[in-house]
Amino acid sequence: MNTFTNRIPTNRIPDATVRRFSLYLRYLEDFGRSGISNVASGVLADRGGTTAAQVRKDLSHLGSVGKRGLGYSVPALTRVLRTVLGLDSTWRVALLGAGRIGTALFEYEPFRRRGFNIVTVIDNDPCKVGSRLGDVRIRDEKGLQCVLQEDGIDLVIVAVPARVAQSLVDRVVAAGVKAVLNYAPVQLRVPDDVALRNVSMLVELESLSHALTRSRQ
Amino acid sequence: MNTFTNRIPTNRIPDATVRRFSLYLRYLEDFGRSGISNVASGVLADRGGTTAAQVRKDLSHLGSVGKRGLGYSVPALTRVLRTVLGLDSTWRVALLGAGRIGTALFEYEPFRRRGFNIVTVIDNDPCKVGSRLGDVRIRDEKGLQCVLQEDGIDLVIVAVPARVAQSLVDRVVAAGVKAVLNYAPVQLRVPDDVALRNVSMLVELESLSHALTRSRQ
DNA sequence: GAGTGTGAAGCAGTTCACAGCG
DNA sequence: CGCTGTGAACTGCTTCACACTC
Repeated sequence: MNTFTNRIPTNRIPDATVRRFSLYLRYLEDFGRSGISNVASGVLADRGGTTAAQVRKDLSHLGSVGKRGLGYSVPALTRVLRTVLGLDSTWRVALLGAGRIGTALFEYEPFRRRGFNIVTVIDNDPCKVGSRLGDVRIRDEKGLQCVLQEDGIDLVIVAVPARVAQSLVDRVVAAGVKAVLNYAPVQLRVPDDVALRNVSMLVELESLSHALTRSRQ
Repeated sequence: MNTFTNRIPTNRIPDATVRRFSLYLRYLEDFGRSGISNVASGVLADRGGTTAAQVRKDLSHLGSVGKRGLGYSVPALTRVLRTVLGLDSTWRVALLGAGRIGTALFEYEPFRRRGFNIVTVIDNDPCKVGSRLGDVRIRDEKGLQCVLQEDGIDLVIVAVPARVAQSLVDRVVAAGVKAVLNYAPVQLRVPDDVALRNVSMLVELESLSHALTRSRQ
């Protein structure tokens, strides 16, 4: 009988906490590889640039998953975090846009290692259609909705120019896809029941540039 | 207790606000190109997926920059945001790591267009050293500190494997660089006076996967 | 009238501090 | 004794509501 069979709570977990879960999982996998079997909140905190109290509060969302006086079991916590993050199964991912960013994302190994399999690639450049990215044939955007449904796509990564992104994502939503990761430099709009993350490479860089400017004067 | 300090207005701008400034600036530039000369908070809010009150509160950090009954002057606000974000001058950027991510970042046009010029590229793969990325010669990591100083680097982008990232960034800090954008999958540690943003491509994807899992049950 | 600027209220995430358990 | 789990205090961002101004 597993000690960590506690309910995985139905309560909503704060977004900031979920993001830290990703980091904790990464560290736990490292610890696991090093043969470390227990880890205290302070150790995870040091590694993740946060505080021990923060780690404990975060993990308390998972129920009582640690042992007082001992810390957290590395394999058990790894398992719980993988489950909560939805990494127990694999996800079928479509990549829209096989340009520079799209290609780099396609080739990014950690995605695949985590179970995000890019099984569909769409690009409307006639020179690219028909050629291959890895072992996936690039298709054009005709019949996008049918393709997404036939391929059983769970999640779409948008890496197309800004001006075409919204109309494309509307069709993605119409096809019933419930998760979109957007790298195009626009804030996409989707219905409430679709999860969306807008990633902007410029925002981070510009916030650094702001910080540099502040400290200069 | 010093009463004088209480009266100094804290001109620190919240991080969340600075990040939205980047987005507002992008929209303002679009509006400018469309020949729109005034824009109300509600219009910016619609475009950015936020609320009118949020936009006004954000912009109030810049002083009184709008006109009641009219909105904000597109060219004037564009100018102010560019200044606050430190985009009036150009920045000299070094890229550490010329792998897939590094190359994609190097070739990402918007960086250059915003004044982030990658003038130095470092990679320790002997096959790459000496070859070119665009018009920049790839150098090895020997004498990194001197190179960063000679090239007058303001900001470093880290795109190397996780295991070498921290030791490399320690040398970057020692060279006096005050801003680091990290794409390596570790949380880097730097002194308080160095601005750091850790960007993790997996965190976004995993938070989507969490959302998918939530909504499934 | 239309739309900004801003105190005040509300809310969410973080930190504290300590009781409780192994 | 060490370290978790957690209410309570705190901090800081967001939303509200309305006085104010063009």
